[in-house]
Amino acid sequence: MTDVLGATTRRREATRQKLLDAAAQLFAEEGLDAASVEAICERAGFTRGAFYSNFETKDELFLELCGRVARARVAAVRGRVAALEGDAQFPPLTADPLAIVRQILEVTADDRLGILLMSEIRINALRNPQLGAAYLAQDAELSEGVTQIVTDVAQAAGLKFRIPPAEAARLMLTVWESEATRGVMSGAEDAELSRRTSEGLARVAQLIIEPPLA
Amino acid sequence: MTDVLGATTRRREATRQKLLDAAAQLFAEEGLDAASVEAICERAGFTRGAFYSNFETKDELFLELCGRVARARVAAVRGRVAALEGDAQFPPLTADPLAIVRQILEVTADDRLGILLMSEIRINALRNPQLGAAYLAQDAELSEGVTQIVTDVAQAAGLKFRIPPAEAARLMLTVWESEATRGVMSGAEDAELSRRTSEGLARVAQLIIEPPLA
DNA sequence: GTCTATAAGTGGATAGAC
DNA sequence: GTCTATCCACTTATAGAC
Repeated sequence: MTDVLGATTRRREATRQKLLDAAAQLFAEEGLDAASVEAICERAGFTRGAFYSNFETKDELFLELCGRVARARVAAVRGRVAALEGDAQFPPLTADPLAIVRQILEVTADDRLGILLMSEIRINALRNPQLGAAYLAQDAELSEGVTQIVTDVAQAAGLKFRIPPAEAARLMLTVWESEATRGVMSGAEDAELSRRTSEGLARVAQLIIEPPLA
Repeated sequence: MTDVLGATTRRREATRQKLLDAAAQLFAEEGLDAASVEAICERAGFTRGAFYSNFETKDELFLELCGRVARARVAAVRGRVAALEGDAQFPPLTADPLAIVRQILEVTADDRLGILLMSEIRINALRNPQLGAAYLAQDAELSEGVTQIVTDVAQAAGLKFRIPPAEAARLMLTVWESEATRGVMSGAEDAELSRRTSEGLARVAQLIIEPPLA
């Protein structure tokens, strides 16, 4: 007990975080199975001893990582919702009212590695019921957040939708992921990736929004 | 040269097919890495010797499998298109004009294992440029086929779309995959899986089709 | 808390008998 | 064509030194 104030605990948490970050990169690049504990430790700047001092197994680390990623995404969306409802005045609602939805979806994983990590998590969630349930839960929460935003924007801008807001949100999430995936596959740089998802979402928005009786 | 007529060649092809089938199952269940050559051989009823007599490596088998799956999907869609354009008379175009699109999308991978295999192929395509290019090519061909069908149906039923047929087809493919994935994740049986994708596509159809001036 | 060393097991792949 | 036997690289995980 040389440490009364939890300094070692802070160090420990920093080590955990570095290991998690390194693991996230490697899981994205090579997949859960192909990424060895050795490689994770090497990238994080530790040896295996440190790893097994912090995590029981590689699977436990992966579970922890999934949780953190999910919480981060949900928190990002929640933050946007709160900011939106705090402001009486919205950002400019011009020709592209759903621009704000785009920004939200871009918050979390709008780069090559982020997409890959999400895909890796997803396929593991398909095989592992425990992970699957967690995945669906965070997906539902995300969807709910986006629904909230979509509803707010619609009301503020005086837009009418051709489908319920929840379906609209779901559709936007789906299209975003689809475009992002095909973008990564075609070797698009992060900038072009962003452009492609944007255009995809704009098309959906156009389809969803009831045209004004011009 | 005891074989002049290619009987051994046929046997060989049968062996290859069994190995490919067993591998497809295991890749779907456990993923490319986790599925050992040993396990593949065991399920196919051979030993490793037979495997390495037919394939250079596990990766080569996977590539071959990807090709076969892609060709099968494209062929299924092409077959539908041909059948559709051969008939002057369409199947009943009642309340649900895009039911036929549903049937097409269900042709190829409408069960748990099929979805999993597709997902496994997809994530590998995200990491391997060669696979990625092949994946995008088959995806484009598939999309083109569905576009063709959508166009045919629209013309025959006198429907107007709110977006170009190609975008409509893309959207249906995307929504189908999304629903199927979440269905598998929530542990849905094959029957319910089919129901969920159906409903998803019906919603998209409703959104896409220009409502008649009632 | 982190290191080294190592145990115990599994993987892909090859050689040669049948 | 398929089998058995085997090699070797590499993996996870543990034990114990520092």
